[in-house]
Amino acid sequence: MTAEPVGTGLTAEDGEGRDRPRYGEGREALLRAAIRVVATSGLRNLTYRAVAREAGVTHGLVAHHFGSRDTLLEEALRYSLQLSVETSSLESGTGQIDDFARDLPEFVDREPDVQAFQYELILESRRRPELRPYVEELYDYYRGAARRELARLGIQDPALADVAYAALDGLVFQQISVASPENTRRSVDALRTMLLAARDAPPARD
Amino acid sequence: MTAEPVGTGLTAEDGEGRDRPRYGEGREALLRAAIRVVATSGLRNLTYRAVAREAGVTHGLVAHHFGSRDTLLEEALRYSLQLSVETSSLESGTGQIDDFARDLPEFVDREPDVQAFQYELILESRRRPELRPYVEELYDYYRGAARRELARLGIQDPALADVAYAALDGLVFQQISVASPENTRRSVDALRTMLLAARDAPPARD
DNA sequence: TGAGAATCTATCCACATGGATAACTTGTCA
DNA sequence: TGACAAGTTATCCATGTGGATAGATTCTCA
Repeated sequence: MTAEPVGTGLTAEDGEGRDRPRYGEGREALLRAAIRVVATSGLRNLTYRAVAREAGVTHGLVAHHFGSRDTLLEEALRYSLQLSVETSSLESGTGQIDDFARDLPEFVDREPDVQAFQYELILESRRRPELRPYVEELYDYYRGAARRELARLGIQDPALADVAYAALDGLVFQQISVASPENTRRSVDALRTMLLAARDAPPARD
Repeated sequence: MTAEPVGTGLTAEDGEGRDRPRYGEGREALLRAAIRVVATSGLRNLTYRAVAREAGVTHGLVAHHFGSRDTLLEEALRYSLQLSVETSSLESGTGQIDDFARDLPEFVDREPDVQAFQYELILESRRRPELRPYVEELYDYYRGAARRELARLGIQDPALADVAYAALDGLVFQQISVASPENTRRSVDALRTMLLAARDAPPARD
């Protein structure tokens, strides 16, 4: 009866005004709701009322759990960081070049909210110093994942891995805003070509 | 006397509460102020009052020139697009690989506001369809500039140019949030290496 | 069972906001 | 010069906001 298939609540399911979470689940519901609200309506519309509505609770609960809008945002960023690490979308671990970032276009297409939320918060961290440690942690994690994944392909140079990650970062940003998954796929193909060429190239030229 | 050295008003000069622009200059002052306010305080704080204060006028003038906050944002995006095209920071035109994106780190370091503003508005365009045409125009311009610049280096494949641009996009985003210009410089170096390797590589391998 | 703690709701308030309106100032040009 | 238009300011208002407070519900565990 009350057994709906429970996920992160961050995939497409777009109906608004969730049904009320069970006693004790309000806090996490609010964190997930905050990510959704920021992704779909922007930081400007991350209000006590909007996030409470999205979570299916009353807005007093936000104040109770987080005390302030700022703290909610900080906690939501930490939560999204945790989600990213669990998902680990950059590490296939197979050691096959064709698997590098293979599922990225589809992943971003299916779940753009967490990505959009993180981009929003990275920009926000420019003016909110207390967010910076989490943003740095986020980038360290992604960059590390890219380095490990590429090392398995015989690409040891961390500078190359950093560029590859920057390219993926840019591609994902473009995909959530204007570009198609197909476009991302094509570019990731080209990126693999470049990486292989750089790996196998003689030291220098030209 | 009233002859201050006039620039775009978008470089470091951070004092707030500009002195009142001359009669007839209010509109453009507001556009420049909007970019500065969004870059330094976020879309959330782009209010009639904040942008008017930054421009040195009263907030009624915003309503008079733009009618609504949404229109102001749209016009400011168009204005920033025009600034980007005039600056043309991606095309050195020299045909020397070492000049590719050579000044980018320093440029972004010196004038991060326009970049930050554009990233903010690209994200905003996800939920404001009327902004999309301008965002697409912006991306078309940047991508085209990268293609032309790389074609001069003998890299004709547009897919490679698109990846290169995505990498720059990601690097600039990282620089305005957490990374140093020096980090960008290192990565741009590595990007050039990859591009040359791809240009000179035999068709395929592995 | 029942009392204290945690979670949650209902309600209130001072304040900033977007926008409208009317008045005033500066420029234009016949 | 002077009258009309464009630019600009001053002021007002209804609405949504962040947050505080008080009370109700649900859980925990001795």
